[in-house]
This record gives sequence, structure tokens and C-alpha cells, in this order.
Amino acid sequence: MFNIDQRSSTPIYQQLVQEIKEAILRGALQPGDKLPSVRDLASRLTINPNTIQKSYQELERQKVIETLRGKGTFVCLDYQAREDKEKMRELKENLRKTLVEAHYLGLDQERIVKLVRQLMQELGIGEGLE
Amino acid sequence: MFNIDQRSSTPIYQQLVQEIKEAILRGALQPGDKLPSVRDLASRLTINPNTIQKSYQELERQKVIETLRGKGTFVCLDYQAREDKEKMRELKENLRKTLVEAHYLGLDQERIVKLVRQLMQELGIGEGLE
DNA sequence: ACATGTGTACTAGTTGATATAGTACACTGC
DNA sequence: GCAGTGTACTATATCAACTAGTACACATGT
Repeated sequence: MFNIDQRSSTPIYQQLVQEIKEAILRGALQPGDKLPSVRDLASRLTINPNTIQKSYQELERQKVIETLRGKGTFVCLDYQAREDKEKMRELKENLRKTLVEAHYLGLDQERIVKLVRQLMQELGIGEGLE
Repeated sequence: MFNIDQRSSTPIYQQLVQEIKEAILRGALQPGDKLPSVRDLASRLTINPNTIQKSYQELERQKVIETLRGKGTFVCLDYQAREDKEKMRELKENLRKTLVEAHYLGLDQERIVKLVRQLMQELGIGEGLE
């Protein structure tokens, strides 16, 4: 279901957050869809339930999913992008690092922009918020 | 000299690697320039010398700087971008994450490209390898 | 009422990366 | 020789991430 690399240096819970967000972006998970339960997903991925819960908590904090006690966890119906200066600062910082890396790999301006466009298409990032 | 945030969650040695690479990009450090000695920089930044050394080792591994035993550490004269499939894979993965974040912050395709172009200009990434 | 499945909360312990502290050695240039 | 340089090593402390185990609250179906 989700692609998790146990040996990766990036925390498992962060990988899962990323996987779920991407699944929503490409439409594999639709608004209103029910996510697997914490225990179910944990046993399927052979990961501790606490780790799954941490991912779900993070996604809920970001208003991407919502949980109904006793019923389950669902993809939010109306994701509203909010202005978040702190997140925006982090984004720029991150993009900065990535661009420096790209340059040291020998990519010039146009090849970088081309790569960005290609990845956005793969992810399903369109003109607006669809 | 270099902007290090002791309280940041990203490791100090990685911050320093990033700072030095950016300094080279914008020309503050020129090819052939001598970098501060491990001990000197450590005392100026109030950081342990071992941490500085770790940064220098990483940069040397990436062929960005080179060290001459007993003489000092210098910015490489001829940085040759080499094909590195593993690095390229990491770069794409990283860019992917960043783009997903950008989308969830409400940025559409054009605003993302615009931001990328702006940051590249700030960093001094031009058409080719200058 | 009961059993089951759900999210939630808590404690405890392990592991690995990070950073510090201290010491020692080898090379260069004066 | 001496000062400045990079390098190497051990030991220690700290913190985040992860695992393990347990317990509780709520919703649903029987």
C-alpha cells in the first residue's frame, strides 16, 4: 500500500506522511476516504502502531486528515491552504538546499526548471488547487 | 563568517557544509581560497573542532574543497560536476518532498517555478557553471 | 449487554546520530 | 625547535526515533 524503507535515514513516520500526501495528490486517496486503522496498517507494514499514530497525528495537525474517535481516520473533505509564514520560510530554506545540490550535480538553470516541471506533472500539481 | 544556528534541529556540520557551498556559489569564497583552520573556525563559532572537521571531510568527499596536510584547506580549483546516479536519485526525492509541501501551502505551478527562479538568482546559479 | 474495532495516552527501554572533551600524532614552513 | 596545520582515536553526554506493552474511551453490530 505505502512504500516504506525501513533502512532509510529519514524517520518512518515522516516517510508515511509523505506517502499519504502524495497518494492524495495523485488521487489514489480521495477526500472522504477512510484510511487504514492504526493497528491494521502497522501489521501490514510490520511497523509499530505508535509510529503510524505519530504519522496520523502529524497529518491531522496539518489538517490533511481528520479522525473520528471510534470510527476511523478520513481524508479531509475541504483542504484549505492557509497562509503560514513559518512553513513558508522552511520551504524556501529547503528549496535553497536542494538548488545548491542541483548546481553541484552540474544542472544549469533550465535543466532545473525542466526537472521541477516534470516532477510536478508526475505528482499531479496542476494550475490551481484543482 | 558563517551563519550557524546552534538550536536548529539540522546538524551543525551539515549547516556548515551548506553555508560553505553557498559562499562559493555567490563568490564570497573563490577557487583556491584558503578556508579557516579547523581550530580557528571552531573557536570563532564556539563549536567543537571535531564538528568543523566533519564538515570539511564531507566537503572533501564531495570534491568541493581539498586539504594539504600541514598547509591548510582550500577551495578546489576545478570543480568537475560528475554524473552520480545515487545523488541524482536523492535530489529528485528531495525535490519531490519540497514540491508536495509547496502544493499544500497553496502554491500553484507557476508560483513554484517563479520561486525557484528567484532563489536561483539569489544563489548565483546562472546558465552554465559560470 | 457484550464483543469488536477504532483512536488515544502513557511508561519504559533500545538504538543511532550528533556533539563535546581530551589527547596524541604527522606534516609544513619559519 | 616551534607554531600552525590536518588527522585520528577514545570516551562521554544528549536527544530523536522507534519499539514494546498496557490501558482507556468511544462507536458499531450482534
